[in-house]
Amino acid sequence: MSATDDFIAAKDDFISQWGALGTSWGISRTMAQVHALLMISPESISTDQCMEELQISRGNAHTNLKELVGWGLVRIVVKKGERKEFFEAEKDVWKIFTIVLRERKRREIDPAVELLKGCAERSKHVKSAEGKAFHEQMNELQDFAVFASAVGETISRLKYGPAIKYADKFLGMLPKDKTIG
Amino acid sequence: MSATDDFIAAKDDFISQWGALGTSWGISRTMAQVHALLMISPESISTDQCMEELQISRGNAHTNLKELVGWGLVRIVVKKGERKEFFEAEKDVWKIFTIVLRERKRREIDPAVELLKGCAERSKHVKSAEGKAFHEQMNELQDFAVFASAVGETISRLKYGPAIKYADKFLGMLPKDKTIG
DNA sequence: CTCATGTTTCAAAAATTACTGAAAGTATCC
DNA sequence: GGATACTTTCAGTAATTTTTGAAACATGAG
Repeated sequence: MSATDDFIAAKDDFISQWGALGTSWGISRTMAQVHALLMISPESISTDQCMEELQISRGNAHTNLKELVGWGLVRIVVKKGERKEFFEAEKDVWKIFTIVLRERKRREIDPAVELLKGCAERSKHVKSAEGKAFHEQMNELQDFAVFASAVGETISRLKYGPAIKYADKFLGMLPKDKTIG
Repeated sequence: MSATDDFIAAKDDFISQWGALGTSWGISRTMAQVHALLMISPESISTDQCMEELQISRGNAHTNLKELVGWGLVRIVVKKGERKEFFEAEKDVWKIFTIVLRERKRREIDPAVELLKGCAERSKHVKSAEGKAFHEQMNELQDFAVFASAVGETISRLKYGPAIKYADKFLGMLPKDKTIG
């Protein structure tokens, strides 16, 4: 088997397995596959190419491409002389990470903070032992969620360089000698 | 409306909305609700109490309680004189966080590292420009995933105190004057 | 051993989520 | 304007995930 065959197999594997992983990240299989396809495409691709490569319908391709644009993980590119839209993915790994981090914070942490705040507030004046325990637990969860949200926010604003420096300095770790971002 | 009414409403709200949030965290609504219920229960509860409070079937209650035990978020308690099992949740917020962090790393990052490693390996000897770009991208993603995995691992081993100290020192933030964990 | 109490499993049903394909909508060109 | 090229929406369908309820399985007491 040639190196090229291996490469083609690896490419297909990457797309299909990245899709499978997507489901454990809370996004749909197809959205993750579209993202995978775009991340490894040297050229920007059209909706039709996306449909073709992944064997999916136009509606599906369209929805997922636009959702990725909504996340900020994919940009629309207009080519001169062409009427259709082309799409290209953000390829910088640190940027991808910060985008995903910010989005997950927004979807997963911020609503929890709101909920906890409300629950803490409404149990503030309760006298029973059970009530006090509830209020206390809501406060602890809220404090943590607020803290996590702030940490996420700060990290997501960091450039790759400073981030890696912090990680190295305080956790004593660095990915070999490589530049990641 | 009395403080007690507010408290009851807040409790119900917490359980139902924590459940809804659960779906955006990649766990089922019911598992999150069971977790919510246990987190705010001063006493350990039985499968039957769980079924009763959440109005769910025995199979469902059982499966989710055991899954939470599997995560390490819930412990089985045996009461003397009682034949049935009771369940109680870990209430320490930092411990909950480290458990969830470790589990998510295991499910969401580690499999990605494996995939990326394989794809990088199989595209190592490819000569084409497209192939080199693919190989390069796999390497960058892999380096980042390995790095993230290591950071997650390190944080999950930290006690609350040191963690908060790091966060404070390097990101300049602390949740007011509170102890969280 | 047998009954009573509790736990576990699992096939079928229900609920949720994702996908298709075609029709409607927009924009550009001639 | 009309024709063409492309984008967007969405009702219906398909796939997946979750839940039920009942049967099978355990365990301890008498």
